[in-house]
Amino acid sequence: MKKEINLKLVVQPLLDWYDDHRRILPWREEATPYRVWVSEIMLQQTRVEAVKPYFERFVGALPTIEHLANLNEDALMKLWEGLGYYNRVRNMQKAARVIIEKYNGKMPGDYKQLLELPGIGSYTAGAIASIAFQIPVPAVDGNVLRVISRLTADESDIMKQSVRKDMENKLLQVMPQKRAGDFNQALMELGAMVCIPNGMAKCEMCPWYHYCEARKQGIVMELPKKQPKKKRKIEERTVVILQDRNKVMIQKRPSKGLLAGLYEFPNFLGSLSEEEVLNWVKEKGLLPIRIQKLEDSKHIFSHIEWHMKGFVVRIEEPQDMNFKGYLFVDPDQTKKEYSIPSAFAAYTKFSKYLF
DNA sequence: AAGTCGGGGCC
DNA sequence: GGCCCAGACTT
Repeated sequence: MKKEINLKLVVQPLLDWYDDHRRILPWREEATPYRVWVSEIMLQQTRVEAVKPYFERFVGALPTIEHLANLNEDALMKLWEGLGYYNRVRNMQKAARVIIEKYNGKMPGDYKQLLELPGIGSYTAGAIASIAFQIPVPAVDGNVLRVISRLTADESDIMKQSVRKDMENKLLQVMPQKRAGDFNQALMELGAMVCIPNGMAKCEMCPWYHYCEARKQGIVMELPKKQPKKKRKIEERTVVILQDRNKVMIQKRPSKGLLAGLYEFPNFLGSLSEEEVLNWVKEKGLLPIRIQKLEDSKHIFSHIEWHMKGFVVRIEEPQDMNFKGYLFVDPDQTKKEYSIPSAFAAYTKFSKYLF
């Protein structure tokens, strides 16, 4: 049963707890607008521990917004390789170019202007505004939704945008004017470390132990409520590692859709036979020497599953390397220059040394 | 409001 | 095997 709680009462206990328990994070100790921005984009649907190494490498390679705006696509995707949700970094570069053009290269310190930039929604705009510019606006992410719905024993479906709006409005009323960024980070820190997303909530460690309505009602683990999601669709695919003496064939994926703009080994929808693969190779005007079956593998995306079978095909050195849309590359070069998604990890290792 | 978009860690 | 993660964008 939902209960109206005076949120003003819980602000200071949370800030005090945060002062004692906050983690040292690279973007937290040096909270420049650019670093906060990069971290917030990386942290979308991604855990802190996964982000850390990417963050250091990214801001090291691209220390300013201008560096980001000017980087070529392949190098940009290479910096993001393995982090997922690749449109995040494409949008970030679009935004960087807008910032150069429109804001003279400086991140705008205004919630509404931030919100207009590509890839920055209500959460990220609030996070940047409050953390980097000390503007008292909320930043409601999954942690905040969970923590507050438990605090108030609110059984509303947190996936509904009206619920999120409501929470933003209520938090706006109680934002501490001098510590907005800390307050937002404290809410998230509580969600990440105490009122955790999977697993038992550590209520005995919680600064809101005596306030939490869900704990009083014994329904902590029932919250937050969420509509059950539908199951993923399964796709059979056949992956071909096509190699000559020292090079392997890759291709660039389309600029839109799944894994947009990344590189991949040739692959086909459905389960192809050895003959079908060899026919495809010959149609390309290439001469196969050997073919060998590789292990099956599976990769799970958010809304789809690839069930893959693989072949490695050794061919004669091609006379003409100009195949439309295909590249023959040294596997080591691939490692340095071409971003290949984790979905192909099971087969990447066979791009070298097999025969 | 529902679907698209990654990858990985934890239970 | 299913959960969710410092969500945003498109349809």
